[in-house]
Amino acid sequence: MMYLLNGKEYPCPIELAVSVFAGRWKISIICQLLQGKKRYGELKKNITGVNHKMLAEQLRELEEAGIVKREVYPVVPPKVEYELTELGKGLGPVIDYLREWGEHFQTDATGESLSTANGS
Amino acid sequence: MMYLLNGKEYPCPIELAVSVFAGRWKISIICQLLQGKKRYGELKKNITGVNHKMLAEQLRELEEAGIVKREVYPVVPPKVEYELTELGKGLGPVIDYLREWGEHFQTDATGESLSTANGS
DNA sequence: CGGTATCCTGATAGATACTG
DNA sequence: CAGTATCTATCAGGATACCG
Repeated sequence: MMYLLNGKEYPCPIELAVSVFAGRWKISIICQLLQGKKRYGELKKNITGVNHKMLAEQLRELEEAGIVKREVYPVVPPKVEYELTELGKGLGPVIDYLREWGEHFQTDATGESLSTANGS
Repeated sequence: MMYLLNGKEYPCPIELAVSVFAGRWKISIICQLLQGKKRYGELKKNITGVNHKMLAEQLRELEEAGIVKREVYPVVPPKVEYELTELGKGLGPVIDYLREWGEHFQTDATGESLSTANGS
């Protein structure tokens, strides 16, 4: 039994799952889209630090993985909206669990109150 | 508020959590150790494809992250055992969730019954 | 506005060999 | 048996520019 994602085979479902959001900006994107449908520009604005190429690339990969649905409106100027598929929404609880576990490493040593950027 | 792991700062607990097991062999290692304490050689034998340097390196990173505890027996030849810390064991449910989600991508298209290698 | 192509760089993975 | 060091290949991330 194998697990198939984007033409790549994984012997283990866990490794596949991790590969889905191991990309540099994918978590941020998924967190954004868990809040609902968003335009490309909104994502770009909300995810601090991401550049144009990266955002487009990671979105395409998420789309190919069946996590994200892309909707193109044939207007000028172009308008493109992204939202999670049902499969993608299934990541909600996974993300919650990861957040919960990650919070063990919390520190307020820095006086800075940066909050959790990028909608996470 | 920031999240600190191995001297690196993360604005988001989820990204930190992912970084913990994003390494090439870390999932396999954690899955192995969820089964209980293991010697280095056992890990090497059970995790197919990993090489010596990689295994040692990833183990050290997991150790530094406080996920894995390393126990050295001062004997000749050397004997070293690895086990999960309490923090590491807390990854159990996370891993379960990831597995459950990853199984959506299951396929038996290949006649091969490779099973889920590496103890996952 | 949004997508794609090119190029560059640093990080990561792997092979190999030497050490106690 | 287990750890470390060195070298090399590969890839992901990022800056930039051009296209529809």
